[in-house]
Amino acid sequence: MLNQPANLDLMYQALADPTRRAMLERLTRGPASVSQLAEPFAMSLPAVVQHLQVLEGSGLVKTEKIGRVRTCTLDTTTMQQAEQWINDRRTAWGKRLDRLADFLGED
Amino acid sequence: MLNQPANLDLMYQALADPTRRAMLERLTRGPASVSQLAEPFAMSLPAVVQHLQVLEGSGLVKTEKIGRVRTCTLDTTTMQQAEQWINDRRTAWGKRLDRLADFLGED
DNA sequence: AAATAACTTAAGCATGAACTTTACCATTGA
DNA sequence: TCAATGGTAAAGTTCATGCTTAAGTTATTT
Repeated sequence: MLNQPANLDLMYQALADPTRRAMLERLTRGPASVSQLAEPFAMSLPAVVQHLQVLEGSGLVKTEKIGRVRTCTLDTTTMQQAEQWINDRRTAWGKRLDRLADFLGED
Repeated sequence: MLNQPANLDLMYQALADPTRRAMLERLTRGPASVSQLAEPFAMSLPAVVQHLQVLEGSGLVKTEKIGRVRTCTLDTTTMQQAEQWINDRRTAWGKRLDRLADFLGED
């Protein structure tokens, strides 16, 4: 039920790279193999796989290897945790501003 | 109206460090000076200021120096952008799963 | 005016991140 | 069976990150 702070590190770290965000974006349109994921990028396959490992390590992506092909899919429950953390802080600060506004008697 | 991808890099990068998230958390309880922000951490002041610069560079925090004291506050509009990006991807994938469920005739 | 408080600047260092190339397995299809 | 496909492993390079210490620079206070 609690946030695992270590996981938040990994999640936001994973989201900080534009290549990885593009890979996530691709996966919102459905599962993909490693080569399919790699195709849009001007980068070696091992580099793409390293990004993929970061995404998997953060829990944002799940993969499964069948035969010689590894298939990648989004894990939205982890995304939701990252989103939730921001939302909690943002709204906590929002409420504080509301209380301040009340105190100042604005409307 | 569009996402600035460069800013997302900086935002998520800023959120990836536990010290910086703790600083944000502190700021949800109201503005703070640099020394006040630094107080909970077993770290030199310059180190804290460097974290602060990352937060400011990402737009998550605004600061203003008055006299010799610099006061820091949250900027929630930027937080909302980070949150929005995740939400968009997560729900896009969610809808895809829904369509798949429809196709499979589940209920 | 001198001391202190609140930062700021600069430099250096150790670690990690984002690639690369090369070589190496496993499947699978001809 | 043997070549091609899809991915994995290892090692090296370069640049960024997260600190440190030491030495300023401005406000305030006394």
